[in-house]
Amino acid sequence: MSLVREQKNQERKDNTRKALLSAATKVFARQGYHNTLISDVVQEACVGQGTFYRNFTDKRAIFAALKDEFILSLLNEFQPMSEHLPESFEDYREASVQAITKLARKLDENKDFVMCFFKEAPAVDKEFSTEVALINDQFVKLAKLYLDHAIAQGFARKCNAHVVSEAIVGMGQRMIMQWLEDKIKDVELEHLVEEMVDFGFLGLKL
Amino acid sequence: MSLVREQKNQERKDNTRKALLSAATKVFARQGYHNTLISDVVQEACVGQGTFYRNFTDKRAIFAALKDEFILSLLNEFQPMSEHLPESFEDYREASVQAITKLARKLDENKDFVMCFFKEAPAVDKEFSTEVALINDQFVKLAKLYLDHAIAQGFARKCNAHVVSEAIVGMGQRMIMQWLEDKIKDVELEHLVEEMVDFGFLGLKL
Amino acid sequence: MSLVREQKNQERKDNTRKALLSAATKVFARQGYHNTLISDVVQEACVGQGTFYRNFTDKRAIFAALKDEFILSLLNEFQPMSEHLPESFEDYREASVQAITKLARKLDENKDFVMCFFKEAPAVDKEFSTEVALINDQFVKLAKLYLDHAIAQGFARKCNAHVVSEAIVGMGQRMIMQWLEDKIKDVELEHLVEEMVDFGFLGLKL
Amino acid sequence: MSLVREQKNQERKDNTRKALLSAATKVFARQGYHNTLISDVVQEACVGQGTFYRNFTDKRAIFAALKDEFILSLLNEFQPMSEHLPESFEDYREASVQAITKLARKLDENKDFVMCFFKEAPAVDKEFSTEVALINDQFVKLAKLYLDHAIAQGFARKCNAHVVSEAIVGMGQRMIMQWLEDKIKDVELEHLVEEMVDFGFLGLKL
DNA sequence: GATGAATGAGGGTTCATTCAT
DNA sequence: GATGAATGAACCCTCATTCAT
Repeated sequence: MSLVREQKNQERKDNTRKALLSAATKVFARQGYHNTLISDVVQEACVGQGTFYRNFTDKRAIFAALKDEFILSLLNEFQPMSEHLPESFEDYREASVQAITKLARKLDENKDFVMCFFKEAPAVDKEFSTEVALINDQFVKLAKLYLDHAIAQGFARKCNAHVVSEAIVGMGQRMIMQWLEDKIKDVELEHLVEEMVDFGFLGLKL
Repeated sequence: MSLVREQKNQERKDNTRKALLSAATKVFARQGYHNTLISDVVQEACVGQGTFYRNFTDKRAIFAALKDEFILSLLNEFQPMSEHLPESFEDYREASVQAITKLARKLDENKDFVMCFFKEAPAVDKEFSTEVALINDQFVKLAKLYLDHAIAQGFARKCNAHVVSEAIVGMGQRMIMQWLEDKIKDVELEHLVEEMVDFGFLGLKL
Repeated sequence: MSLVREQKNQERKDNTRKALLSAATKVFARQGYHNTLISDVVQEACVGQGTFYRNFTDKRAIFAALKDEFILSLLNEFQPMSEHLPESFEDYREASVQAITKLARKLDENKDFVMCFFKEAPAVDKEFSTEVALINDQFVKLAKLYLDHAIAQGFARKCNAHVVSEAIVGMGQRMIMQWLEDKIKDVELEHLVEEMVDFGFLGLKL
Repeated sequence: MSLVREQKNQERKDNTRKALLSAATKVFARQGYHNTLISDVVQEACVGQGTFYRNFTDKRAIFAALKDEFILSLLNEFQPMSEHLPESFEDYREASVQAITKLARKLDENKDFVMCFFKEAPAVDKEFSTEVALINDQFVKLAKLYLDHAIAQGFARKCNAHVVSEAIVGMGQRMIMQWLEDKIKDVELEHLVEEMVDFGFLGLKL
């Protein structure tokens, strides 16, 4: 077969796959993973039922594909952060604000999928559940890297860095989720993050 | 029918119901809500398939019953806390440690169900999802009550109490979950909670 | 549960199973194995679709059950034959006529299933194919037992007993099948078998 | 279009058709008719899915084409036999050995298809089933022609020629099948056929 | 009230067939 | 003419729910 032909075919196939992925995102967000039928997805994608099975083995597979795509883009963005460590308390605070704000904005881009994913993924099966935990662990690791450095450099209070990192991630996670769900109104993201970071850096002490 | 007879019948029925609830807890914990069949539950409870439907309308209903039972016992324990507010920074810190430790221990009693519940409930349906949010909001409210009081009394730093309360609950939630899942090893619960509370009260500042 | 109750239940279940087996026989005979849907069988049996799956895992399983039943009854009848060996040429001839006639009559009882079975079984899968071969081999074995004995006793021509036994079974098989299919008209079974046995004993020689 | 062009096209089409037929033979032999998908055939033939439908209407059609080809070549070879009838008992015996050996060798050439065909064809549908019967009937007819002649000429025992011809074909059929399946080891085809023919001519009588 | 066999609607999946390229 | 992606009818199978005992 001609190369051009082959290329066109591949393109058509890719488009179909993309249509399915995008449709699935929409439907999962609307109805939740467990309440979504394959027929809902293909209807949304305007393709035949069989077309779904040419591209994915089952519902779990398309959810996994969306997850992989999401995780990849997330790690791409936050992996590099570990390269530049802050050099002072102010730096540290600023970097924290930046990172959390960036993360929130990033998640906001895929808001629908993100919210669906964190709600549904733990309930899909053990494997998925684990994977969600791993993502969080990545962020705990990153937080701990910064914190260890800050303690070593002497501009952060000595503490159990692991425990505190877990706490930081828990704080951030709930904050962002509440914000994504519009539960925290009347507050700009920037301000919200600053409040939170201030709490983390200063505590409740006078 | 004689009263004695009627009483015996009622008793038998209650026992069946309890057997089903306890079986459901076990099976939900083992397999997750969505991956559990009615037939799994009745098998575990050693009763007939039809017996399930004499006691609950469907799977959702038995999960809801478990949830109600759980929430009730939780609120019973933590509702009264709002009656005694701390009078000093030290009091506040101590009360926080006590409350979080107590909560962790309480949740640990029903560990299996608790972990299953927080994983699965958000994925069951909108209503359940909301109810999980409400529980958390109860704790946010409680945290805010204390915090508002502390700020008003002048022994806590002025801050956006709502935002900080959310952060506190996020911290606590992740901490306890990690502990329940045995992800945090080598640290006694008391110590763990103290580390976390210290972080909350002192921040990272030197 | 009471024993009586348990017994009644079992009886009901057995009846359902029997209804399915009998329906399957009818439908397989009418439409052939490969052209039969589960829905055809349950319709013929007047039971729900799900009932089929409570009793058999799939179409192959019910065909296998019919086969097992059939083979069992067949072997029960012909196994004992190996105990009384003929003592003379006449005995041998007479026993052969008896055995083949009996076999034909036996197969005629389940005519529909038998014809379907020998047509379809080899095409179901390797395992079934093998099993059909094994049945034939049983008869080859029996024929050889008689023949070996007759040669040893000196009232049959010396020959390659294995090859000849195969030939005998081939002969008998086609004969009976043609008769079951009413392809051989105007000839009584007894006469038919005698003609065939004469051929086997006397050959074509003058 | 030029004639040359047209010819080339026709040639290409023929090659494709041949490739499909040969692929189908292979796949049918390997997996059986019912267990073969169109996609298996086109994959084996290394052509596109649509190409199959330009050459055959469906799976049955390609199986029928193979069958027609096979039957044609078979009849071509055995039709002429009816022209030279044996003139003596010895001739008759010799001709029988020759014919059966030749048939076995012929079938051995297409061993895979032959075995598949006789196993699967009866299970395809009524029409196919009938056609298999017809082939056998051809051989019965041929056998009867010879036998009638031999009886008329007085060098064969008087018998029911139809019944005996059926018996002969049954014998031969099983024999050849067993041989093709390598179930009869340690015996040369020639010897095997001679044993069988001896049995047919001499019987078991001393 | 308890039972568990029976039910059948509903969803998953396959694969022969079509058709735009 | 050849291609292979797309199609959807058709069938399999599960499992929540019913109901006769």
